[in-house]
Amino acid sequence: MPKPGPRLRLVDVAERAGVSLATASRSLTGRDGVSEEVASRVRQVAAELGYVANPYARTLAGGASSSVGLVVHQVDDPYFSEIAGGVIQVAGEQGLMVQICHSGRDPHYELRQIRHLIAQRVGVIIIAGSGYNDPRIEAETKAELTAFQSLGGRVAVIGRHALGVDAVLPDNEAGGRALGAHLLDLGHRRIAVAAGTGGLTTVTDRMAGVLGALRDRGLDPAEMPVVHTDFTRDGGCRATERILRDHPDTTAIIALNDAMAMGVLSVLRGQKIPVPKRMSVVGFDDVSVAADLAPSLTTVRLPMTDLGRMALELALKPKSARARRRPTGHRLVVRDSTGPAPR
Amino acid sequence: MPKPGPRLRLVDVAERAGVSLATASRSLTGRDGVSEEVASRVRQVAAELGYVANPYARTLAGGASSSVGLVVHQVDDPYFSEIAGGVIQVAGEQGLMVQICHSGRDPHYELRQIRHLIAQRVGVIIIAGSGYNDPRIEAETKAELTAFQSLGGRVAVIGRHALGVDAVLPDNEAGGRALGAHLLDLGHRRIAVAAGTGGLTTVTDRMAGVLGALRDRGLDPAEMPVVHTDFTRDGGCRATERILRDHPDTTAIIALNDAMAMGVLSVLRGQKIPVPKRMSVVGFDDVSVAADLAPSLTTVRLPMTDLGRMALELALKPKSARARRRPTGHRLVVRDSTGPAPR
DNA sequence: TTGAAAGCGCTAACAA
DNA sequence: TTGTTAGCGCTTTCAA
Repeated sequence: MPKPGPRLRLVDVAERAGVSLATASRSLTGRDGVSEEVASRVRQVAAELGYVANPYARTLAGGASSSVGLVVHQVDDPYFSEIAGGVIQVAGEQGLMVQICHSGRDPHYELRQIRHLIAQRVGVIIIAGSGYNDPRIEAETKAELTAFQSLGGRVAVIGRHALGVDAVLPDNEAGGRALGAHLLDLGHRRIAVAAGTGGLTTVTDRMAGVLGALRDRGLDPAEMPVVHTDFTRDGGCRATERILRDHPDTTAIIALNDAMAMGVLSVLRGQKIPVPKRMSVVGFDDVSVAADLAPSLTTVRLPMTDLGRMALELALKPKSARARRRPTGHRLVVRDSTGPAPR
Repeated sequence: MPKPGPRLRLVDVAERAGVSLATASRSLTGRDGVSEEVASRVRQVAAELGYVANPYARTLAGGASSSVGLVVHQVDDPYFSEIAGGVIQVAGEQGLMVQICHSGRDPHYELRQIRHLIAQRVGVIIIAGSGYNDPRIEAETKAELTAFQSLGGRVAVIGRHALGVDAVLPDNEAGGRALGAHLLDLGHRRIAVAAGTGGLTTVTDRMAGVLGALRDRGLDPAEMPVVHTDFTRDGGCRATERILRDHPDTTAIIALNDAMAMGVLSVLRGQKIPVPKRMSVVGFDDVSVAADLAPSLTTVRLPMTDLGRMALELALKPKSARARRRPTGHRLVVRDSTGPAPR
């Protein structure tokens, strides 16, 4: 890897403005102890020269780290790319850089990435995406983040609750409940669930909502088939095949995210099973393509871009004594993939 | 923003290993001048202690910058998120961090982002996304990148040819030609184009291919309606409305990317115009949802993830005397959105 | 092959 | 309000 070249330094600016290094530094960092008159002259000179501080020197000297580490399961999954978009927007407004990395839905790999970000001395860490139902790994992650925070780092997470840090919490349970209620209202009684991997808390939470909806109507949740596969389009395909094979009389499939729902629709299309005439399908998230699928997908809308924005905004606020929680709303969006139960 | 906290330093490792700072540094950076015996002992100790070098200190001291700057138009556009996925994959394999930023399809803003990345002392810059048909801004960008390279920085671009740097070049023109030929083969003669903003070279190149296909058959390109709108889903909607209004006898619409094609399909669906029975539609890129649209989209497949991978791999190679060019193939993927011209 | 010491460009005590 | 100066943790001459 290349070396950085010689560039404009703060001394150059200071000299040109006829002040000391310290005064120049104070002027540009907006610290007080400088007369506004001098400060603005320095800023002026810096701007003219096109000076930009060397972040490495600045950080090393004990200044602020100006980068944000963002951990997503996979950036080319629309759910995460929309969140990333929100984070990058806010970062851009604040002049911060965003360092992005993948966790690949592997808790150990995720922990490694987090450690790497900390070693890289980012100032803020945002973790997007489901937590894991494994208390040991969550505890390890929590310990790492706590240590990071105690050294002055800031953390916010999206959709995880077990980490003891500021969190933006999409309403997974209520969303699941809304989905279940919607199908029950349409008269469906033989509903199957294409669920993601059992190890993900998002799956658990959404599932809890669905089960709650059944209980609300006095139905027995135990009778509902739940198929656990990957929390991806491909997982949706495989789950659907299993559902069609083992429970051929199913009239509605709940996919616990839109990616899975796309897999569900794809298999149904392949098997020429009409949606929603013979089978209703719902998803969760409302990624931007959900409206363009055929049939367009009934789903629960989560404001992903805002989730990303809120998370970074939360992390950038002065630290509070205890972890803040920002619940986010959800909205059932009824489209063409759901209809009355057949017969 | 927080300060970095006290952490393990190289001196600690050196002390623990019973060597000097210099030797420890040499051992860990793999530089020679150390006996293999000592070096491996130092590495061992570092590993035990979980030591990770402070990148700020390392870079400041004239070492290598280990981060990659990635500029995309918009990360929540599937085309770019897939490219980003590829870049992040390779970066992960090499232990590099990826700093991502948006250009928002604005050449001036893009240039600002590039300058910011350079100021941040990234070692590598990858620019994804169309160039601009404005020679002045391209020249400015080129100058900036050239200066960056002459200071040891590495650059690679995806889908831009005017920058004089290593480039991965998707076959836009041949892809456009394939699309045109496909529709002509199906008997379409009244074809309209939903093109992106005229200022983008990608639009120009794909358009050139389409026009070439017409000329190949001895048809007059001048007769084909071309509507320029934003290179997005929304632009596709607006273009379609204009096409339907001004050229109601059109039998096929070529959208110059899949995002626009999704807008096209959406408007046609809204107006109950059957696809492909009454109107054929094609896109370009083959983003992963293209196969899940209804009808599934005929398009030109570009290997986006590979584009991202190749770009970073190219940038990481030792610099060559002149700019390298890696053309990438394309493949027409015929799905359900195209059919014979009506009557 | 190893070590001592001089910076890299900046911030933050401390002094004036 | 301003300036002087001592580091931040590392790499890299230069000497040994």
